[in-house]
Amino acid sequence: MKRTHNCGDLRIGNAGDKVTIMGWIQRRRDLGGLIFVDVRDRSGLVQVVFNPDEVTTDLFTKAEKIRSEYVVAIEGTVQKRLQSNPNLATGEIEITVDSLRILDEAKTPPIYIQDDLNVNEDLRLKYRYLDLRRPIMQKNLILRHQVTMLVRQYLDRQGFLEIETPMLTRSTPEGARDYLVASRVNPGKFFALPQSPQLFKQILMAAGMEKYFQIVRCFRDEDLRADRQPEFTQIDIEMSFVTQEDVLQMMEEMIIEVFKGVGLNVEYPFPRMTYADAMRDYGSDKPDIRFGMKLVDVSEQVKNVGFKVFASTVQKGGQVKGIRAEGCAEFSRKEIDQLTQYVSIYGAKGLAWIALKEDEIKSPIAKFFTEEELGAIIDALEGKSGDLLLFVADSPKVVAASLGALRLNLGKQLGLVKEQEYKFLWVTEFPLVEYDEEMGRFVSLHHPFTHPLEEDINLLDTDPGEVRAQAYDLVLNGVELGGGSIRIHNSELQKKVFQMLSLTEEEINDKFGFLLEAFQYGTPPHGGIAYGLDRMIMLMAGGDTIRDVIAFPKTASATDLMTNAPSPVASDQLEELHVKVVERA
RNA sequence: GGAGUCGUAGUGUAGCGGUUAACAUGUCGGCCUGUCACGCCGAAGAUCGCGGGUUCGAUUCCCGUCGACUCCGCCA
Repeated sequence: MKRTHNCGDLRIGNAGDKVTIMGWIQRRRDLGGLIFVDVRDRSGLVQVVFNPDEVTTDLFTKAEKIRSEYVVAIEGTVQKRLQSNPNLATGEIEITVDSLRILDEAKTPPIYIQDDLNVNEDLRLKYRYLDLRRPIMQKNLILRHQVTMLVRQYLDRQGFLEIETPMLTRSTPEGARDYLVASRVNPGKFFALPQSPQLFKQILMAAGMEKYFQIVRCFRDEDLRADRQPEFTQIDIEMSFVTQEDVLQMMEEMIIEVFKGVGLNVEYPFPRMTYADAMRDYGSDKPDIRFGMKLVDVSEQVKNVGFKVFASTVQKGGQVKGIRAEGCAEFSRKEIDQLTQYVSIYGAKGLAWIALKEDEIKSPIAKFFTEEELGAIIDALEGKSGDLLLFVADSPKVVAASLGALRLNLGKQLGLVKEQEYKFLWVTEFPLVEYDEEMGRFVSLHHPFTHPLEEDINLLDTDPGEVRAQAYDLVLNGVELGGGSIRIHNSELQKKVFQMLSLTEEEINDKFGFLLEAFQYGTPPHGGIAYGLDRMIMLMAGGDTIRDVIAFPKTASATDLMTNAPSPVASDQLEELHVKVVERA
């Protein structure tokens, strides 16, 4: 028996055709004297009918034994149905059976194979092979395949080479925690799984490959989120002899082509926003620009008011910002309490509010302001009757985090974000470094090879925190889709940046010596970008978690419920690796 | 590391200080020749996550623990 057709491809035009299909039993409808079964394969469903007037008794008896998820091969003839089913692509036809072969029987599955599945995710992960039989999951993985194909086609056309880099590599300082692999041959030494192929792709530029890409797994041993897995996939790209503008142009073209290629409508050219503007207006370096509700700084207006919380915050170098929730003046006390609760997660000590009701202004803080002062604040936020104004007074960091999050929360709650709308944004001019209180030194925002903006290079010695970088992120609907930079290719400048990061000569040589040495032999100016493929597919699929676009993802506690990884290993395995497990009290 | 939500037949839920632990669906059996989430009748199916405490009595209240999820920290 040889498969001739996919179930979901059969149409009325196939009527009369002799076909052989193979697939899983989706459902059996046994009417006693007549049996229907739906057969499913990757392409879809088709109805098969066992009619005793047309099939032998043996065959009919066999059909009675069929159960859900049995794997079958069916040879038969396509015929027009008596009544068609408009809900099914193949709904106009059915197959009458000449022969049935049960290729494999199946236990009753613990989860249903259907799209509108309401089941705990741990079961789905344990029985991932069943979960992946669901059409929606197959669709997600097909989409993923299509996207990687489109990316490869685009980059190939532009002259890029797909080059593999090592999975067993060396631990790098800063950045995320590494996954380590013990070396059997080299006692006491460890490989690290790559957090990204960053150094290798730059070396490939030094090596004259000019245009490199890779669709590559990366590993970071940090806590998980709905959009963060310990292993994830990057579309990693690097090119030589380019400026930031060259990179942005080409990458924008690629993204548009890929999104269009899978049938998604994209608005372009992508708008651009500096990091400073993004933080100022949205409290985020990855603003969701599908709606407004920008943060408004009222520090000027409140620096001398009688309301101590506001005035003293500003006087101590903090700031007061507000957002305008349109038409929310009638929020109940309970609703506002919930918002207060929400911003507290981000460190805000309180949430001040002014409700502009039709006939009155309601606010627990209004009494601390003169009418003029109150008017100035309301004007600053362009408050209108019916609005609710919400304020946080704190350090710029806390204000940005809490109000930025509150904005997103309200935007969602008020239905301001349209699903299936794709709004890209380039965020540019990131700071090169930021001061880390804990470490007592500056640390790279992107990575230590990021090139400063030319006009800011003179600030490297005097005011490192103010130096902007030739670094950029691509943001889609408030999600960081990718980021990159133009790299330093001059050893003098690189040394200077390392010094600014307070890295000692020894550390530099130990960690990056090979890169710096490579750069001494003639390195082209170069730069690139890396996209988070999982997030891209998640957004394309309209999902909430990258787990649904990864075939075998891990749980929030970084385990695999199907294989039960990680697991203990035999003591002789550890011994061979010169590793000893220490019980911690 | 921290905060929160959840955990009850295979699955999804309900429930309550004392119940025969309920409903739906699935499963199994019977009936059924045009169904398509087929229908009808019947049956089986529960260590109420685990451990401890309070109580005459705990699935229910409390504490701990384990697991799943969400978020903060973390993620150059």
